[in-house]
Amino acid sequence: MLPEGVPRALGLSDVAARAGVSHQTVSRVVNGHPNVAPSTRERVQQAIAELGYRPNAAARALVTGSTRTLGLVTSHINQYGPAQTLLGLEKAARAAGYSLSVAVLDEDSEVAMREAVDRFVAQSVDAVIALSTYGQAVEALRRFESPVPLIAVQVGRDDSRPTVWVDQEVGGALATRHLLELGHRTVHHVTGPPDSMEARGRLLGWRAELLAAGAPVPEVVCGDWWPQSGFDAGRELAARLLSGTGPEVTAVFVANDQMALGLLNALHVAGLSVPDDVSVVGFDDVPEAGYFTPALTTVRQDFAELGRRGVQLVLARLRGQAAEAEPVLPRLVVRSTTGPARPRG
Amino acid sequence: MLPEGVPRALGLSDVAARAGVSHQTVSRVVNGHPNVAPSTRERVQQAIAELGYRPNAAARALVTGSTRTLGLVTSHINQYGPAQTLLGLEKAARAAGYSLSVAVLDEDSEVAMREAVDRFVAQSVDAVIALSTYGQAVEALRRFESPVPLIAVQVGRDDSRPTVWVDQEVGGALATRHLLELGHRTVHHVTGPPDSMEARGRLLGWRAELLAAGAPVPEVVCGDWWPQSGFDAGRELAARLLSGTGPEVTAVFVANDQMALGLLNALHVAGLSVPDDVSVVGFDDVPEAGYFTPALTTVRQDFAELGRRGVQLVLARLRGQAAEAEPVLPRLVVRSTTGPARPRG
DNA sequence: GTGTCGATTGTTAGCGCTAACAACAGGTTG
DNA sequence: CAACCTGTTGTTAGCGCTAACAATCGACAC
Repeated sequence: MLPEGVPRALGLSDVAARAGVSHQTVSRVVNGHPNVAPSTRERVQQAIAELGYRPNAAARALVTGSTRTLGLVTSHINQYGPAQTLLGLEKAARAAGYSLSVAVLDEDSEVAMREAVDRFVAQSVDAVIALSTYGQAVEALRRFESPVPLIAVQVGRDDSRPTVWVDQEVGGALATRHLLELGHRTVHHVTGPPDSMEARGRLLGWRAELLAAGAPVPEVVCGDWWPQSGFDAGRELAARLLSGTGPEVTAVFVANDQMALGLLNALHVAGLSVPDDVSVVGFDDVPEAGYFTPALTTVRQDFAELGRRGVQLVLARLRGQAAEAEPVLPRLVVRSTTGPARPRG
Repeated sequence: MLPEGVPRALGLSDVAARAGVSHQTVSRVVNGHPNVAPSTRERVQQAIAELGYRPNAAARALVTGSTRTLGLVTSHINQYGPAQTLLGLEKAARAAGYSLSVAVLDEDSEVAMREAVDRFVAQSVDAVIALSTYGQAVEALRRFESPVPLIAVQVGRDDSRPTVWVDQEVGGALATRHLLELGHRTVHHVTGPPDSMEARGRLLGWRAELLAAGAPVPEVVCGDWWPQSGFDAGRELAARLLSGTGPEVTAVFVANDQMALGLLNALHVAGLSVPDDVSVVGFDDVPEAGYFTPALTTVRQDFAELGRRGVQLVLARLRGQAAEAEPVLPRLVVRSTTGPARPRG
């Protein structure tokens, strides 16, 4: 599209010469300043169009100190939740005229987190958004002194730093209450990895709800988000059920959908029927969830909304406003893996 | 960590003053130029460390014309393949000292693609990597005249533009041959969406292999990557099998793992056993694939490698080398959904 | 001792842009 | 008619950095 051969970038002054004005007037037009005579403005705009002028972001950044770029620090971007949140963030950022630079943590350590933030600072991003929910990286955030605004997405509430988060406890409670209301005496729980903030939140919500209902709190089975661990958990719970150890296993709340998939398979292999013998609730509502057999009842997290709110919070922060972030609330999606409690024949 | 209150950025001259040299000498140290006396270098480095100096990327970009940033245009980043490739790209870019800016296409149209590239050009990225495999966006790439190097990842071979791609045809052939070698008379195929380049490649490989083996080429069933379409395809194929229409259905090559999941469920519901009645091969090798019941035989794509090669190609291009890209070869991963053909009782 | 070379350092001039101020119209107002 | 606006434009300076060139110094050869 551009003239071949000499694709040299042209500047304000080229446009100025063409339009017969000073470079500053062109700058004013480009930035939409008032106090430019309509006729002049038009002439300049035409020159811009004819020349195909594009302002140089680096020069602008140098003088304004703002790159209109947001840095996103993340890990596990290959998982559904973070990927979906990235989508929401990028879209919202773009809508606000910002672009998104991404750094992926090699490991969830404080050092890695610090390096990533440092790199962004050197890049002069306007703000850094941290999307990570694991172990030390989260801890690091709390202590971080950053020369640019640093906001966290998707960790638990944190009073030391602006935060956007999905209320995992509400989600855990939602799943648990749903099962209790169906008449189950108690609800078993397959957790996520212990260093995940989300896993902890869901666990807390589950336990609180059981306690509130006066239901026994069974021992949890630990998973790691992956289907295999869900499968293992399913075998474990099936064994408990068939042997009659501990509270009766008629309802299971699994901390994410992938593990629920594994668990479903394990129950099937064990000859147990869902939801007739055991009811199952997952978490996330991944796109596949509705197509599991049976279709999975789960708790939906609105990741896109999370991304949107994250950008909102950043922008407010950049404008100097002290925006308070409401948590995003998860929502129960009832499908076919949950049903009324039935005494086992 | 930085001094509170006045987090003003400090520059080359601050360091220069502290070390008792000129700003240029500091610049030389920072950029690792030779011809700096060891003692001076050390003094400067100490000053840098003490002051916590960080070079200003914008100023550097202004004068060098390079931002050391790569732009990634993509869509469907919430799917496993693209997300995984993003991971590989980011890591390789970072290792080479580049950072990655991401733009997500709202739709796979030429206009959207052009806008995204334009935004990157305005941002003065050093190069743009297009990671998209759908319809018009791909077509757009072929015709694109861009003022910065533009390379494509994960579309088919394209002689008009540097390209990194997984050889989908080889993958399709691999899956098909595996099934034929197990003694199946022919192999049925569930495709991806018709506007996907990958889907087309897999289809081509499948057909070529059947023709080469002199096997009948059954009518394909169209899917759209999602599990539901795999489920529908499974029902369709089960019906064909049970009614005896067309070539015998004993082996199915499904164009991705998610659809294979749906198909597996449908076959199960229809009372068919995998692999005894029907063998199934997927594509991608998503992390869950090994935990399906039965564990899915599939074709693995090395997305991380794809990302790495993408960056390699870009860097070669930026150095003015005309690097030729070998395709990344997919690999068959045999698990439990495939077995020898057995005449149905 | 003088010339020459190389290694080291400093000086200068921008990169393309915006902010601050200066300049100058034309229309007020007293 | 001078003083004073207000709207429009141009001029100047400088953001922080690197590249090109200039300057300095000691070493070495003749």
